[in-house]
Amino acid sequence: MQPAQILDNIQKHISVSQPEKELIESLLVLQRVPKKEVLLETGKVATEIHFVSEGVLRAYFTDREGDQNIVMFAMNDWWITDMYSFSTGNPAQLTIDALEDSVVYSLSKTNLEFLFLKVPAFERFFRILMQNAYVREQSRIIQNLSMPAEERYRQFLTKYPQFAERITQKQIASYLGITPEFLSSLRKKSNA
Amino acid sequence: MQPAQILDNIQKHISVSQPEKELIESLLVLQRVPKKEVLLETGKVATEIHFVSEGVLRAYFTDREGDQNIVMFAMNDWWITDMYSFSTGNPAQLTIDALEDSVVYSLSKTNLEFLFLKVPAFERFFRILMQNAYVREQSRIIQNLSMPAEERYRQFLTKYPQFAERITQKQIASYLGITPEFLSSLRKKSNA
DNA sequence: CCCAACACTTAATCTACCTTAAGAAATCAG
DNA sequence: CTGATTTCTTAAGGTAGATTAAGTGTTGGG
Repeated sequence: MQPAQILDNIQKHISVSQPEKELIESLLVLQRVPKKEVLLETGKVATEIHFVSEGVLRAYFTDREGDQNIVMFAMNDWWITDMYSFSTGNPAQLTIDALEDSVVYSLSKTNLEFLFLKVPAFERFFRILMQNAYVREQSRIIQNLSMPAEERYRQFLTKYPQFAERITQKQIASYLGITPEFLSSLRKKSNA
Repeated sequence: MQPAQILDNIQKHISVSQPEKELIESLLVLQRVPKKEVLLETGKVATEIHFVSEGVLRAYFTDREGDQNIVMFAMNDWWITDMYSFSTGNPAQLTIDALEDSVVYSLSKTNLEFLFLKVPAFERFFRILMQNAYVREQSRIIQNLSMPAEERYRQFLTKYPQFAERITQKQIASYLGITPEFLSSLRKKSNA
Protein backbone atom coordinates (compact mmCIF):
# COMPACT_ATOMS: atom_id res chain seq x y z
CA MET A 1 0.00 0.00 0.00
CA GLN A 2 1.33 3.40 -0.89
CA PRO A 3 -1.15 6.10 -0.02
CA ALA A 4 1.18 8.91 -1.07
CA GLN A 5 -1.83 10.64 -2.57
CA ILE A 6 -3.66 10.84 0.73
CA LEU A 7 -0.58 12.15 2.54
CA ASP A 8 -0.17 14.82 -0.13
CA ASN A 9 -3.77 15.79 0.47
CA ILE A 10 -3.19 16.05 4.20
CA GLN A 11 0.06 17.97 3.77
CA LYS A 12 -1.72 20.62 1.77
CA HIS A 13 -3.13 21.74 5.08
CA ILE A 14 -0.80 20.62 7.87
CA SER A 15 2.77 19.36 8.13
CA VAL A 16 3.42 15.90 9.51
CA SER A 17 6.66 14.24 10.56
CA GLN A 18 7.86 10.95 9.11
CA PRO A 19 6.73 8.86 12.12
CA GLU A 20 3.36 10.59 12.01
CA LYS A 21 3.04 9.76 8.33
CA GLU A 22 3.70 6.13 9.11
CA LEU A 23 1.14 6.16 11.87
CA ILE A 24 -1.47 7.67 9.57
CA GLU A 25 -0.72 5.13 6.85
CA SER A 26 -0.98 2.29 9.30
CA LEU A 27 -4.55 3.29 10.19
CA LEU A 28 -5.83 3.52 6.63
CA VAL A 29 -7.48 0.53 5.02
CA LEU A 30 -7.33 0.16 1.26
CA GLN A 31 -10.64 -0.90 -0.20
CA ARG A 32 -11.59 -1.66 -3.81
CA VAL A 33 -15.18 -0.75 -4.56
CA PRO A 34 -16.50 -2.14 -7.84
CA LYS A 35 -19.15 -0.15 -9.67
CA LYS A 36 -22.57 -0.35 -7.97
CA GLU A 37 -21.15 -1.75 -4.76
CA VAL A 38 -22.58 -0.14 -1.65
CA LEU A 39 -20.08 1.27 0.85
CA LEU A 40 -22.67 2.48 3.34
CA GLU A 41 -26.32 1.56 3.57
CA THR A 42 -29.13 3.72 4.96
CA GLY A 43 -30.02 2.64 8.47
CA LYS A 44 -26.57 1.31 9.34
CA VAL A 45 -24.13 3.40 11.33
CA ALA A 46 -21.33 5.11 9.42
CA THR A 47 -18.22 3.95 11.28
CA GLU A 48 -15.72 5.07 8.65
CA ILE A 49 -14.79 8.01 6.53
CA HIS A 50 -13.49 7.28 3.05
CA PHE A 51 -10.83 9.02 1.00
CA VAL A 52 -11.41 8.51 -2.71
CA SER A 53 -8.25 7.59 -4.55
CA GLU A 54 -9.74 6.42 -7.85
CA GLY A 55 -13.20 6.33 -9.38
CA VAL A 56 -16.39 8.13 -8.44
CA LEU A 57 -18.75 7.63 -5.52
CA ARG A 58 -22.09 9.20 -4.69
CA ALA A 59 -24.13 9.69 -1.53
CA TYR A 60 -27.88 9.80 -1.89
CA PHE A 61 -30.97 10.12 0.23
CA THR A 62 -34.00 7.98 -0.56
CA ASP A 63 -37.23 9.88 0.12
CA ARG A 64 -40.71 8.58 0.95
CA GLU A 65 -41.62 8.29 -2.70
CA GLY A 66 -38.57 6.08 -3.11
CA ASP A 67 -36.76 8.66 -5.22
CA GLN A 68 -33.01 9.03 -4.88
CA ASN A 69 -31.75 12.52 -4.15
CA ILE A 70 -28.02 12.86 -4.66
CA VAL A 71 -26.41 14.76 -1.82
CA MET A 72 -22.82 14.60 -3.01
CA PHE A 73 -20.43 13.12 -5.49
CA ALA A 74 -16.84 12.30 -4.58
CA MET A 75 -13.83 11.57 -6.68
CA ASN A 76 -10.04 12.19 -6.60
CA ASP A 77 -8.98 13.44 -3.19
CA TRP A 78 -12.45 13.91 -1.73
CA TRP A 79 -13.46 12.54 1.64
CA ILE A 80 -16.92 11.06 1.92
CA THR A 81 -19.16 9.59 4.61
CA ASP A 82 -22.56 10.21 6.15
CA MET A 83 -21.21 12.85 8.52
CA TYR A 84 -24.44 12.95 10.50
CA SER A 85 -24.23 9.26 11.31
CA PHE A 86 -20.45 9.33 11.69
CA SER A 87 -20.73 12.20 14.20
CA THR A 88 -23.67 11.07 16.25
CA GLY A 89 -23.62 7.31 15.92
CA ASN A 90 -27.22 7.40 14.74
CA PRO A 91 -28.35 5.36 11.73
CA ALA A 92 -27.25 6.79 8.39
CA GLN A 93 -29.73 8.72 6.28
CA LEU A 94 -27.58 8.28 3.20
CA THR A 95 -26.51 5.45 1.00
CA ILE A 96 -23.02 5.60 -0.49
CA ASP A 97 -22.13 3.57 -3.55
CA ALA A 98 -19.73 3.56 -6.47
CA LEU A 99 -20.67 4.98 -9.88
CA GLU A 100 -17.44 3.54 -11.30
CA ASP A 101 -14.93 0.96 -10.14
CA SER A 102 -13.23 2.85 -7.35
CA VAL A 103 -10.47 2.67 -4.79
CA VAL A 104 -10.82 4.27 -1.39
CA TYR A 105 -8.79 4.47 1.81
CA SER A 106 -11.04 4.05 4.81
CA LEU A 107 -10.40 5.44 8.26
CA SER A 108 -12.53 4.25 11.17
CA LYS A 109 -13.95 6.67 13.70
CA THR A 110 -11.99 4.92 16.44
CA ASN A 111 -8.75 5.36 14.53
CA LEU A 112 -9.62 8.95 13.67
CA GLU A 113 -10.07 9.74 17.34
CA PHE A 114 -6.83 7.96 18.07
CA LEU A 115 -5.16 10.16 15.46
CA PHE A 116 -6.60 13.28 17.06
CA LEU A 117 -4.82 12.28 20.26
CA LYS A 118 -1.52 11.20 18.74
CA VAL A 119 -1.19 13.80 16.00
CA PRO A 120 -2.68 17.05 17.30
CA ALA A 121 -2.31 18.72 13.89
CA PHE A 122 -4.74 16.15 12.54
CA GLU A 123 -7.48 17.84 14.49
CA ARG A 124 -6.57 20.99 12.56
CA PHE A 125 -6.63 19.12 9.28
CA PHE A 126 -10.07 17.78 10.02
CA ARG A 127 -11.26 21.19 11.18
CA ILE A 128 -10.26 22.62 7.81
CA LEU A 129 -11.95 19.74 6.02
CA MET A 130 -15.21 20.35 7.92
CA GLN A 131 -14.98 24.09 7.44
CA ASN A 132 -14.60 23.68 3.69
CA ALA A 133 -17.46 21.19 3.61
CA TYR A 134 -19.65 23.65 5.51
CA VAL A 135 -18.81 26.48 3.10
CA ARG A 136 -19.52 24.22 0.13
CA GLU A 137 -22.89 23.11 1.45
CA GLN A 138 -23.89 26.63 2.33
CA SER A 139 -23.01 27.90 -1.10
CA ARG A 140 -25.13 25.12 -2.58
CA ILE A 141 -28.03 26.27 -0.41
CA ILE A 142 -27.58 29.81 -1.66
CA GLN A 143 -27.68 28.56 -5.22
CA ASN A 144 -30.77 26.46 -4.62
CA LEU A 145 -32.54 29.39 -3.02
CA SER A 146 -31.60 32.06 -5.51
CA MET A 147 -31.12 30.53 -8.94
CA PRO A 148 -33.35 28.71 -11.43
CA ALA A 149 -32.38 25.21 -12.53
CA GLU A 150 -30.83 26.36 -15.78
CA GLU A 151 -28.28 28.55 -14.04
CA ARG A 152 -27.59 25.94 -11.37
CA TYR A 153 -26.78 23.51 -14.15
CA ARG A 154 -24.41 25.95 -15.85
CA GLN A 155 -22.64 26.64 -12.57
CA PHE A 156 -22.35 22.93 -11.92
CA LEU A 157 -20.64 22.47 -15.28
CA THR A 158 -18.11 25.21 -14.61
CA LYS A 159 -17.54 24.33 -10.95
CA TYR A 160 -17.22 20.58 -11.37
CA PRO A 161 -16.12 19.85 -14.95
CA GLN A 162 -14.48 16.60 -13.76
CA PHE A 163 -17.87 15.37 -12.58
CA ALA A 164 -19.76 16.61 -15.60
CA GLU A 165 -17.64 14.44 -17.87
CA ARG A 166 -17.97 11.20 -15.98
CA ILE A 167 -21.41 11.29 -14.47
CA THR A 168 -24.65 10.54 -16.29
CA GLN A 169 -27.19 13.26 -16.73
CA LYS A 170 -29.65 11.32 -14.66
CA GLN A 171 -27.29 11.62 -11.69
CA ILE A 172 -26.63 15.29 -12.36
CA ALA A 173 -30.36 15.98 -12.54
CA SER A 174 -30.82 14.28 -9.19
CA TYR A 175 -28.02 16.38 -7.68
CA LEU A 176 -29.60 19.57 -9.06
CA GLY A 177 -33.02 18.60 -7.73
CA ILE A 178 -34.73 18.33 -11.13
CA THR A 179 -35.96 15.49 -13.32
CA PRO A 180 -33.82 14.05 -16.11
CA GLU A 181 -36.52 15.10 -18.58
CA PHE A 182 -36.30 18.70 -17.52
CA LEU A 183 -32.51 18.67 -17.62
CA SER A 184 -32.72 17.29 -21.12
CA SER A 185 -34.93 20.19 -22.17
CA LEU A 186 -32.51 22.69 -20.60
CA ARG A 187 -29.63 21.17 -22.54
CA LYS A 188 -31.57 21.32 -25.76
CA LYS A 189 -32.29 24.99 -25.22
CA SER A 190 -28.70 25.94 -24.47
CA ASN A 191 -27.33 24.00 -27.47
CA ALA A 192 -29.73 25.73 -29.84
CA MET B 1 -17.73 41.69 30.96
CA GLN B 2 -18.76 38.25 32.09
CA PRO B 3 -19.13 35.93 29.15
CA ALA B 4 -19.93 32.92 31.31
CA GLN B 5 -22.45 31.87 28.71
CA ILE B 6 -19.87 31.57 25.99
CA LEU B 7 -17.52 29.59 28.19
CA ASP B 8 -20.33 27.23 29.07
CA ASN B 9 -20.93 26.76 25.38
CA ILE B 10 -17.26 25.99 24.79
CA GLN B 11 -17.06 23.65 27.78
CA LYS B 12 -19.86 21.56 26.39
CA HIS B 13 -17.29 20.27 23.93
CA ILE B 14 -13.82 20.71 25.44
CA SER B 15 -12.39 21.35 28.88
CA VAL B 16 -10.36 24.49 29.50
CA SER B 17 -8.19 25.50 32.45
CA GLN B 18 -8.74 28.70 34.38
CA PRO B 19 -5.88 30.59 32.67
CA GLU B 20 -7.19 29.43 29.30
CA LYS B 21 -10.62 30.72 30.20
CA GLU B 22 -9.15 34.07 31.02
CA LEU B 23 -7.25 34.13 27.75
CA ILE B 24 -10.39 33.32 25.79
CA GLU B 25 -12.37 35.99 27.61
CA SER B 26 -9.70 38.56 26.95
CA LEU B 27 -9.98 38.02 23.20
CA LEU B 28 -13.76 38.39 23.01
CA VAL B 29 -15.28 41.77 22.27
CA LEU B 30 -18.75 42.54 23.56
CA GLN B 31 -20.90 44.26 20.97
CA ARG B 32 -24.44 45.59 21.22
CA VAL B 33 -26.30 45.34 17.94
CA PRO B 34 -29.56 47.29 17.83
CA LYS B 35 -32.34 45.96 15.62
CA LYS B 36 -31.65 46.48 11.90
CA GLU B 37 -28.00 47.27 12.46
CA VAL B 38 -25.68 45.55 10.01
CA LEU B 39 -22.84 43.48 11.47
CA LEU B 40 -21.38 42.41 8.13
CA GLU B 41 -22.04 43.86 4.72
CA THR B 42 -21.80 42.01 1.39
CA GLY B 43 -18.56 42.83 -0.36
CA LYS B 44 -16.58 43.49 2.79
CA VAL B 45 -14.34 40.82 4.28
CA ALA B 46 -15.65 38.93 7.32
CA THR B 47 -12.85 39.36 9.84
CA GLU B 48 -14.82 38.19 12.86
CA ILE B 49 -17.04 35.39 14.03
CA HIS B 50 -19.86 36.32 16.37
CA PHE B 51 -21.33 34.42 19.30
CA VAL B 52 -24.94 35.45 19.90
CA SER B 53 -25.67 36.08 23.56
CA GLU B 54 -29.03 37.85 23.25
CA GLY B 55 -31.41 38.64 20.43
CA VAL B 56 -31.69 37.26 16.91
CA LEU B 57 -29.49 37.78 13.87
CA ARG B 58 -29.87 36.64 10.30
CA ALA B 59 -27.51 36.14 7.36
CA TYR B 60 -28.91 36.64 3.90
CA PHE B 61 -27.79 36.57 0.29
CA THR B 62 -29.05 39.24 -2.11
CA ASP B 63 -29.58 37.80 -5.57
CA ARG B 64 -29.54 39.52 -8.96
CA GLU B 65 -33.21 40.39 -8.74
CA GLY B 66 -32.42 42.12 -5.46
CA ASP B 67 -34.32 39.55 -3.43
CA GLN B 68 -33.03 38.56 -0.01
CA ASN B 69 -32.54 34.84 0.57
CA ILE B 70 -32.05 33.98 4.21
CA VAL B 71 -29.21 31.54 4.70
CA MET B 72 -29.31 31.27 8.46
CA PHE B 73 -30.78 32.66 11.64
CA ALA B 74 -28.79 32.80 14.86
CA MET B 75 -29.87 33.26 18.44
CA ASN B 76 -28.83 32.03 21.93
CA ASP B 77 -25.49 30.27 21.77
CA TRP B 78 -25.13 30.18 18.01
CA TRP B 79 -21.99 31.30 16.22
CA ILE B 80 -22.46 33.27 13.02
CA THR B 81 -20.31 34.74 10.28
CA ASP B 82 -19.89 34.48 6.52
CA MET B 83 -17.67 31.43 6.80
CA TYR B 84 -16.70 31.59 3.13
CA SER B 85 -15.29 35.08 3.53
CA PHE B 86 -13.90 34.39 6.99
CA SER B 87 -12.05 31.32 5.66
CA THR B 88 -10.73 32.66 2.39
CA GLY B 89 -10.45 36.38 2.97
CA ASN B 90 -12.58 36.98 -0.11
CA PRO B 91 -15.43 39.51 -0.05
CA ALA B 92 -18.53 38.33 1.81
CA GLN B 93 -21.51 37.06 -0.15
CA LEU B 94 -23.76 37.50 2.84
CA THR B 95 -25.12 40.38 4.85
CA ILE B 96 -25.59 39.85 8.57
CA ASP B 97 -27.94 42.07 10.55
CA ALA B 98 -30.04 42.04 13.69
CA LEU B 99 -33.74 41.18 13.65
CA GLU B 100 -33.99 42.26 17.30
CA ASP B 101 -31.80 44.26 19.63
CA SER B 102 -28.97 41.83 20.21
CA VAL B 103 -25.75 41.29 22.09
CA VAL B 104 -22.85 39.37 20.58
CA TYR B 105 -19.31 38.47 21.52
CA SER B 106 -17.01 38.90 18.55
CA LEU B 107 -13.76 37.04 17.98
CA SER B 108 -11.42 38.21 15.24
CA LYS B 109 -9.79 35.76 12.87
CA THR B 110 -6.38 36.85 14.11
CA ASN B 111 -7.36 36.14 17.68
CA LEU B 112 -8.96 32.85 16.72
CA GLU B 113 -5.73 31.74 15.10
CA PHE B 114 -3.85 32.89 18.16
CA LEU B 115 -6.21 30.77 20.27
CA PHE B 116 -5.59 27.74 18.06
CA LEU B 117 -1.89 28.09 18.92
CA LYS B 118 -2.26 28.81 22.62
CA VAL B 119 -5.17 26.52 23.45
CA PRO B 120 -4.84 23.41 21.28
CA ALA B 121 -8.22 22.11 22.45
CA PHE B 122 -9.79 25.15 20.84
CA GLU B 123 -8.98 23.69 17.47
CA ARG B 124 -11.03 20.69 18.55
CA PHE B 125 -13.88 22.92 19.67
CA PHE B 126 -13.92 24.68 16.35
CA ARG B 127 -13.68 21.38 14.48
CA ILE B 128 -16.82 20.21 16.26
CA LEU B 129 -18.54 23.51 15.50
CA MET B 130 -17.74 23.20 11.81
CA GLN B 131 -18.70 19.54 11.73
CA ASN B 132 -22.10 20.33 13.24
CA ALA B 133 -22.58 23.21 10.84
CA TYR B 134 -21.76 20.92 7.91
CA VAL B 135 -24.24 18.30 9.09
CA ARG B 136 -26.93 20.95 9.55
CA GLU B 137 -26.43 22.44 6.10
CA GLN B 138 -26.42 19.03 4.49
CA SER B 139 -29.63 18.05 6.19
CA ARG B 140 -31.18 21.28 4.94
CA ILE B 141 -30.10 20.35 1.41
CA ILE B 142 -31.71 16.95 1.81
CA GLN B 143 -34.93 18.60 2.90
CA ASN B 144 -34.89 21.07 0.03
CA LEU B 145 -34.31 18.28 -2.45
CA SER B 146 -36.82 15.81 -1.15
CA MET B 147 -39.70 17.64 0.50
CA PRO B 148 -42.39 20.03 -0.70
CA ALA B 149 -42.64 23.44 0.95
CA GLU B 150 -45.48 22.44 3.25
CA GLU B 151 -43.46 19.70 4.90
CA ARG B 152 -40.34 21.86 5.10
CA TYR B 153 -42.37 24.42 6.95
CA ARG B 154 -43.70 21.85 9.41
CA GLN B 155 -40.21 20.53 10.05
CA PHE B 156 -38.94 24.05 10.57
CA LEU B 157 -41.59 24.62 13.23
CA THR B 158 -40.68 21.47 15.11
CA LYS B 159 -36.91 21.81 14.67
CA TYR B 160 -36.65 25.49 15.54
CA PRO B 161 -39.62 26.45 17.72
CA GLN B 162 -37.53 29.24 19.30
CA PHE B 163 -37.15 30.85 15.88
CA ALA B 164 -40.73 30.28 14.84
CA GLU B 165 -41.96 32.33 17.77
CA ARG B 166 -39.78 35.35 17.28
CA ILE B 167 -39.30 35.62 13.54
CA THR B 168 -41.80 37.08 11.11
CA GLN B 169 -43.34 34.85 8.50
CA LYS B 170 -41.75 36.89 5.78
CA GLN B 171 -38.33 35.89 7.13
CA ILE B 172 -39.35 32.26 7.52
CA ALA B 173 -40.64 32.18 3.96
CA SER B 174 -37.34 33.54 2.73
CA TYR B 175 -35.47 30.86 4.71
CA LEU B 176 -37.69 28.15 3.25
CA GLY B 177 -37.23 29.46 -0.27
CA ILE B 178 -40.88 30.37 -0.87
CA THR B 179 -42.86 33.62 -1.09
CA PRO B 180 -44.70 35.02 1.94
CA GLU B 181 -47.95 34.72 -0.02
CA PHE B 182 -47.43 31.02 -0.54
CA LEU B 183 -46.47 30.47 3.08
CA SER B 184 -49.64 32.25 4.09
CA SER B 185 -51.69 29.90 1.95
CA LEU B 186 -49.95 26.87 3.48
CA ARG B 187 -50.74 28.13 6.96
CA LYS B 188 -54.35 28.66 6.07
CA LYS B 189 -54.60 25.12 4.78
CA SER B 190 -53.07 23.51 7.86
CA ASN B 191 -55.22 25.52 10.26
CA ALA B 192 -58.38 24.46 8.49
C1' DC C 1 -22.45 -10.68 -30.66
C1' DC C 2 -26.98 -10.10 -28.91
C1' DC C 3 -30.60 -8.75 -26.27
C1' DA C 4 -32.07 -6.69 -21.90
C1' DA C 5 -31.57 -2.97 -19.22
C1' DC C 6 -30.86 1.55 -18.84
C1' DA C 7 -30.01 6.51 -20.40
C1' DC C 8 -31.55 10.17 -23.05
C1' DT C 9 -35.01 12.76 -25.70
C1' DT C 10 -39.49 14.71 -27.11
C1' DA C 11 -43.93 16.25 -26.31
C1' DA C 12 -48.45 16.78 -24.04
C1' DT C 13 -50.55 17.64 -19.86
C1' DC C 14 -50.50 18.97 -15.09
C1' DT C 15 -49.29 21.27 -10.56
C1' DA C 16 -46.58 23.58 -6.97
C1' DC C 17 -45.34 27.71 -6.42
C1' DC C 18 -44.76 32.68 -8.28
C1' DT C 19 -46.49 37.32 -9.59
C1' DT C 20 -49.38 41.00 -9.19
C1' DA C 21 -52.64 43.56 -6.84
C1' DA C 22 -55.28 45.19 -3.20
C1' DG C 23 -57.23 45.24 1.41
C1' DA C 24 -56.79 44.32 6.55
C1' DA C 25 -53.95 44.01 10.50
C1' DA C 26 -50.06 44.87 13.07
C1' DT C 27 -45.99 47.64 14.24
C1' DC C 28 -43.41 51.77 14.65
C1' DA C 29 -41.52 56.47 14.73
C1' DG C 30 -42.59 61.05 16.06
C1' DC D 1 -52.08 58.83 19.98
C1' DT D 2 -51.63 58.97 14.97
C1' DG D 3 -50.14 58.55 10.38
C1' DA D 4 -46.84 55.81 7.92
C1' DT D 5 -44.64 51.78 7.05
C1' DT D 6 -44.49 47.03 7.04
C1' DT D 7 -46.66 42.43 7.53
C1' DC D 8 -50.09 39.23 6.55
C1' DT D 9 -53.83 37.61 3.81
C1' DT D 10 -56.73 36.61 -0.24
C1' DA D 11 -57.40 35.78 -4.89
C1' DA D 12 -56.64 35.71 -10.00
C1' DG D 13 -53.64 34.56 -13.44
C1' DG D 14 -48.98 32.87 -14.93
C1' DT D 15 -44.64 29.91 -15.22
C1' DA D 16 -40.91 26.69 -13.91
C1' DG D 17 -40.57 22.34 -13.52
C1' DA D 18 -43.12 17.52 -12.72
C1' DT D 19 -45.47 13.62 -14.68
C1' DT D 20 -46.60 10.40 -18.02
C1' DA D 21 -45.78 8.06 -22.04
C1' DA D 22 -43.47 6.63 -26.03
C1' DG D 23 -39.52 6.35 -28.93
C1' DT D 24 -34.44 6.26 -29.71
C1' DG D 25 -29.91 5.66 -28.43
C1' DT D 26 -26.16 3.22 -25.36
C1' DT D 27 -24.30 -0.01 -22.40
C1' DG D 28 -23.02 -4.21 -20.59
C1' DG D 29 -23.47 -9.01 -19.02
C1' DG D 30 -23.74 -13.68 -20.77
